[in-house]
Amino acid sequence: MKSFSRNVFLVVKKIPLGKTMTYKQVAEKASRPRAWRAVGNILNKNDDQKIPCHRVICSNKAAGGYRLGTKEKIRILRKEGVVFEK
DNA sequence: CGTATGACGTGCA
DNA sequence: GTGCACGCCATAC
Repeated sequence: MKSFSRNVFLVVKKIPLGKTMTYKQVAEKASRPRAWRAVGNILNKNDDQKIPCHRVICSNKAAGGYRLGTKEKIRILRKEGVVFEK
C-alpha cells in the first residue's frame, strides 16, 4: 500500500504508548481530515499486527470498535496504561 | 467502473 | 442525556 491507508498506518504507529488518538485526529495527520470514515474501515480490513489500532478511539472518548471486539480493545488499552473510566 | 459497506462524527428533535 | 438521520472517504465486491 502506498496511499492514504499507508499514511494512516504510519500515524497510528507513531502513537506513543499509553496514549490514544481519535479517528479524526489520525485522519487529520494522514492529510485527509475528512477521511476518518476510511481510517476505521482500513484498519478493520487491515488488522496489521504492527499497528496499535487499539489506541485509536472515537472523538467522544468512547472506545469505538475493534475487529476482535470492543471489550478486547478496552482490555488492551488498560494493559497499556490507558484506563477508560467512562 | 459503479454500488454497497463500515472500527465514525455532527446536527437536530 | 438519548435517539435518529445525514454526510463523508477509502476499500471491497
